[in-house]
Amino acid sequence: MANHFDSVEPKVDFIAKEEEILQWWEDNNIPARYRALNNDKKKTFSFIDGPITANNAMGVHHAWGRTYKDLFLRFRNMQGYRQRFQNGFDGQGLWIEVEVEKEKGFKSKRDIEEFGVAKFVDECRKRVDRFADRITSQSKRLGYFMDWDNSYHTKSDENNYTIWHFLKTCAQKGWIYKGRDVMPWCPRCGTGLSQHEIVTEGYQEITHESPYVKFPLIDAGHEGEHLLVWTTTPWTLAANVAAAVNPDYTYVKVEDQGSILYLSKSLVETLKNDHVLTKDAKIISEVLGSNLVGLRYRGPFDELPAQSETKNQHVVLPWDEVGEDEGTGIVHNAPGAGAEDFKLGNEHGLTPIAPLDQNGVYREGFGEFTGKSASDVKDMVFESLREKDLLVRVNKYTHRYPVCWRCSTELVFRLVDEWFISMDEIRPKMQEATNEMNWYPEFGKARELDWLKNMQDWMISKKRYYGLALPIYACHCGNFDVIGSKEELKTRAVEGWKDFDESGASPHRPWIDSVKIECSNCGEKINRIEDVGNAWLDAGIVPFSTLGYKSNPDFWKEWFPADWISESFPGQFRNWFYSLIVMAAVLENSMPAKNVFSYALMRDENGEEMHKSKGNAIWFEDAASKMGVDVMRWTYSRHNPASNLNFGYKTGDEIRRQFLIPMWNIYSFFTTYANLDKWTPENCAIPSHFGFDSYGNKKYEELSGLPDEQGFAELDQWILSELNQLIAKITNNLEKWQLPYATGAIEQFVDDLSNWYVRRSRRRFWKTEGDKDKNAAYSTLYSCLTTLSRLIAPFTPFVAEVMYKNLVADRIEDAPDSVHLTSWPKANNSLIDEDVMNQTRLAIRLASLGRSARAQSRLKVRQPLGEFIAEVRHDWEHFALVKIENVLKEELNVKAVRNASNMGGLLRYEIKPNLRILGPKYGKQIGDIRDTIAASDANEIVRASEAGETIKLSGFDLQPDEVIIERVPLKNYAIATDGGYTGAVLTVVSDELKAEGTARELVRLIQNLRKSSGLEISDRINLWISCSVNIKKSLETHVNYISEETLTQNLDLGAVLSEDALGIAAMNSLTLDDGDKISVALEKA
RNA sequence: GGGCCUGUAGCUCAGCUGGUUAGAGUGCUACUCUGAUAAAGUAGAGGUCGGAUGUUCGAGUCAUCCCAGGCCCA
Repeated sequence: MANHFDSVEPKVDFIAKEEEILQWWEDNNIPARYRALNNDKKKTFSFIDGPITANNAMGVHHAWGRTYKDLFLRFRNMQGYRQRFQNGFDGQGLWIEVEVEKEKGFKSKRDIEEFGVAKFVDECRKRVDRFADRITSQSKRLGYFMDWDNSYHTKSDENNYTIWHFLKTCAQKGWIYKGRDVMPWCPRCGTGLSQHEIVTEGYQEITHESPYVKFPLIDAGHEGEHLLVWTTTPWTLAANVAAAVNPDYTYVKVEDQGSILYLSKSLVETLKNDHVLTKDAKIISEVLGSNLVGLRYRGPFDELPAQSETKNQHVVLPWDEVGEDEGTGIVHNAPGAGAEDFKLGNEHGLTPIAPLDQNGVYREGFGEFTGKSASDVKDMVFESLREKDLLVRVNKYTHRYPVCWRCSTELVFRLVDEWFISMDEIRPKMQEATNEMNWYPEFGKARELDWLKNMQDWMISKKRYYGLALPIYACHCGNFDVIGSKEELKTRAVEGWKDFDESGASPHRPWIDSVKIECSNCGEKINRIEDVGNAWLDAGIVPFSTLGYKSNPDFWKEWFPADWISESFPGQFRNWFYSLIVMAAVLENSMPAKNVFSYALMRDENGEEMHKSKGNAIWFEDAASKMGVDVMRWTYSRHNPASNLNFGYKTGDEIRRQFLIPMWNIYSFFTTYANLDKWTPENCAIPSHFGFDSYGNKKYEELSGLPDEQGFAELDQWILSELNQLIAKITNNLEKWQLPYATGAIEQFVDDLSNWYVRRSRRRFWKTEGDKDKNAAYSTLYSCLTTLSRLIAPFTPFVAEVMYKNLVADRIEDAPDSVHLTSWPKANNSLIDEDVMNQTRLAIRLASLGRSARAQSRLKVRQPLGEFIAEVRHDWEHFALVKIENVLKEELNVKAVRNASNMGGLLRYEIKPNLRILGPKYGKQIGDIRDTIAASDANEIVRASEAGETIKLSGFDLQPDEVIIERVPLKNYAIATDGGYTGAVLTVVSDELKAEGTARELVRLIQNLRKSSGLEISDRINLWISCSVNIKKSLETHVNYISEETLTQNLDLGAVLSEDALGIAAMNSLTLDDGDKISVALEKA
C-alpha cells in the first residue's frame, strides 16, 4: 500500500472517472457487499419500490426518481438499517401491448387474434424482460445499488395470484359488480381507449356534416310542433333516447316554411345566417326551457326494432350542460353512444341502446344500418330523414374530434359491460389511512383526500389480452364466482386444470382460460370472463405480493407497512398511491406506507414539456455520457421536489462548475501539497474512524475538543466546527426527507472550505518547514475531505468514491474498501464552537464589505491602506471584532482595524426606533415616536444611548436599546453596507503606503515572470529592476521583502536595462497610476 | 363549477413562527486576484414581492376576494 496519494489532475474528466469506478465496483463486488452490510442489524428500513414500466429505455426523468430512491436507501444503509433493496418492474397492460403491436405492425385486435393470443402474450412478456434488462443496466450506470437479480415483476404468478386474493376478499364483502359504461372506442382497432390516451395526442381538426333535425312533439296541444335538434354525429340518431334543453334558457317557438319549431332564442339569428332558418322565420312566442321539460316526441328512427323498448322514453330532459354557443339549444341524447349522454341517461333512469359491436358495426335491430359501419351510414341517415320530412338542413362543421392515436380513425363511443369495485364502504378506511400517512410535500395529503372524496367505483376490467386474468367466472344465470387463489381454482376446476397445471403456464390469457368451473348457483360449466385487469391492480398489490403476504406472513409482518415510498406525484394520487391505499385498506385495514415522498414534473431547460416527438426529451444514456451521472444526481438532489425541474445540459454545466469542480480543486490542492510534503494519514493529528491510531487509539466520536499542543489554529477549529455542524444538519434534514436544505448546506460548506479555509491556509501549506502548524492544517483539511466524501456518498456516489479511495481506502490498511461500506458520520459536538463560527462568519462578511469599499474607490487590494472601520450590529460583535482584527488586516491589506462605535467624530448618525422592542410596548404611538426622534438631536440620543442612560425625548422616555443608531462615514472614506453592517476604508494613501503597494505590485509582476519563463517554484533568481530615482528611493526599504518573496539572490535596484543586455533574461514592465514605468528582468541564478 | 399548487430581479428560484434597508444563482458590463488558474472574488444595474381590500404599531409573510398559469376532478 503506497503511502503517498495518487496525484490528482486539476482538470478532471468526471465521466471517465465514473466509468472506471463502475468497473471497480463490479470487480470488487461492492454493491453486494453494500447490501449485506447490515444483515446482522435489528433495525430495518422498509422501502417498497413503485414498479417502473419496463416498456422503454429510461429517460432522464426516470433517473430523477431513481436518484431519490438510491439516495435515501444509501443514507439509511450507512446509518445501519437492514434493507431489502428490491427493485420492481411493471410489465402487464395495454401500454406493453401497444408497443408490441407497433413492433409487429398490427393495426387491430383482429391482427392480434390472427397472430394468436398466446404468441402475442409471449411477445409482450419478452419485451418486458428485454427492457427490464435494459433498465437494469442503465440503473447501474446511474449508480443505483439495488438487488438487481431479485427484482420483482408485476407479471409474476405471485403478483397475479395475490391480486386474486384481493379480488376474492372484495367479492366476499359484496363489493364486486358488473356495470356498464360508455367509453371511447376505436372501431378499426376494436378496442377502447383510456381517457389518458386521448388527452395526450388524440385530437384532430375534423369537418363533419352536421344535420339539423326535427323531432315532432306528440303531446296534446303540441300537434304539428317540433324540437329543432342538431348533432355532429348523425350515426347516433338511430340510438336516440331523449332530448335535452337547458332549463334556464329562453326558447322560442318559430314558424318557418310551414313548420313550427322550438329552439333557443339566442340562436335564431345565427341559424338564419347559417341557412337553417329562412329569413322569413317568425317568432311566435317565448318559453322558458324548464317549461319544455317533460314534453314527449317521436324519435327519428322509431321504426327500427332496436327502438321498440325506448320509444316511450322519448322525452325532453333538463341539462345544465346544454350551451347556447352553437347548435339549436336542444341536444339529442343517445346514452349508448356518448359518455355524457350515458351519464345524463343514468341520472334519469333511461335504458340506453347500444348500436355498435366491437368493430363499430351496427348490430341486429337497426334495419338497413345493420352490418354497416358507423362511419359509412351518414348519407343513409340523411336520406331516411329526408324521406320522413325530418331533415331541415345539413351544414359543414369543423371541430376538434378525438381520433385513435395509433391509426387516426375517428373514435366512437360505445356501451360496454365492465367490472367494478364498489368504493363506498372502503372510502372511509382509505381516508383514515391517508390521514395517518406523512406526505411530502405536505399538500399531497390534501390532494389524495380530495381524490378519495370524489372517486367513483373502480373500474377494474379492460377488454384486452395481456394483463391480469380477472378471476371472475360469470354464468348465464346471473351469478358470478370470484376465485381467490391458484389452489381454489384447482379445487373448483371441472375441466382443463390438468393441462394448465402441467404446462406450467402463468395465469394469463389464453392458458388460464382453458380451465372451467361449475357455477355455484346453477351448476353450469362456466368460463372465465374475457377481460383482463386494470394495470393499477398490478402495482397496488406489491406491498403484499413482494413481501410474501400469503406465502411467508412473518416476513411480511416485518416489512409492512413500508417506511417510505416515493413516486412522481402528477397522476399517482389517483393511480399508484390510490391503488396501494385501496388494497391495504381492504386486506388489512392499514396504511400501506408511513411516509410518501413525491416530486413534480421534469421540463427542458427552457421550462417546456419534454416530448419525444418534440425532440427535447433527453435519453438517460446520452445524459450519462455527456453530462455525467454525479452532475445529474446533484441536480436532482438540490432541487425542491415540489416544483417542476427544468433540466438540461446547460444546467448540468452550471452544477459542475459551481459545485463539483470547486470541490475537486480542493481535493487536488490537498493531494498535490501533501505529496510534496510527503504527508500521509499516519501524520494526521485528528483521530479517524478508520483505524490509524496516531492519537492514542481515540475514536473521532470520543474526541473531546481538538487535541492540545498539536498546533491547531483558530481557522482549523472553525472549519472543523462547520464540518461537524454540517454533519448534524444533513443528518437531520435527510431524516425529514428535506433534500434542498441538506444539499444547500453541503454547497455552503464546500464554498467555505474553498474560499476561506484553503485560501487563508495556503501559506501554511506552502512554507518549507514541516512544523506542527503545517501538520495541523493537513490534518484538518484531510479530515474535512474524508468526512465530506462520506457525506456526499449518497448523493454523488462516484466522485465520493474517487476521493475516498485515494484518501482513505488505498492508504489505510483496515479501512473499508469503499466509501459505500462506511458508516454515516456522526457529529462530534465537542468540536462545534458557535463563537468561532459566528466570529468567522463576521470576518467573512466584513472582509467582503471591505473589498466592496475598496472597489468603489478603485484601490486594489495590493495597495495597503491606513485603516478599515467596521460597523456591526450586535454586542458580541464588538468583542469579536477585536479577535478578527488580524484576519481583516490581512484580508483587506490595511494597517489598522477600528470599530465605528469608537469613532463618533468621523461619522454622521441616523437614529431609528427599534420596532421589535417598541412595537409591543407602544402600539399605535410608534408613528409619534418616529416623528419625535426625527426632530431630536441625534448626537444627544447617541450619547445617552451609549452611556446607558434613559433617552429623554419630548413626550417619551426611551431605553438605550430602544433606538437603532446608524453611522455614515464622511469624507476620505469609501463605504459599503450590507444587512445592517458597514465597512469603510480610508482612501488617503501616504507615500509610505504607496511605496509598499508598489513593492507588492512588483512582486506580483516578478512572480508572473517566473512562472511564464518556466522556473520551478524553488528556483533562485538574479533580478534587475529599472526605475526612476524617486521610485528607487521609495523601494529601498522593501528590498528584503521583494527578495524573499521572489527567491532573489542578487538584486540590482536601479539597474539600466538595454535590450542587448538581456539575451538570456526574461523581462517585463508595469506602469504605475501616476505614469511612472518600472521594468524588471530576471534569470535563473 | 370544485380541490390542490404556483405567481418575488431579464431568466431559475430562496425568503423559517409577521419585525428595521427583500436575497442567491444565472445572464450582461467592468474590475480584481492569481504557483487550485478553462477555477475564484468584487462592483454596477435590474423589484409597485400578480392585483385589491382587510387584520396589525408593522404584511413578501396572515385573512378575504379577484386576475393569470399549472395539475387533478366534475
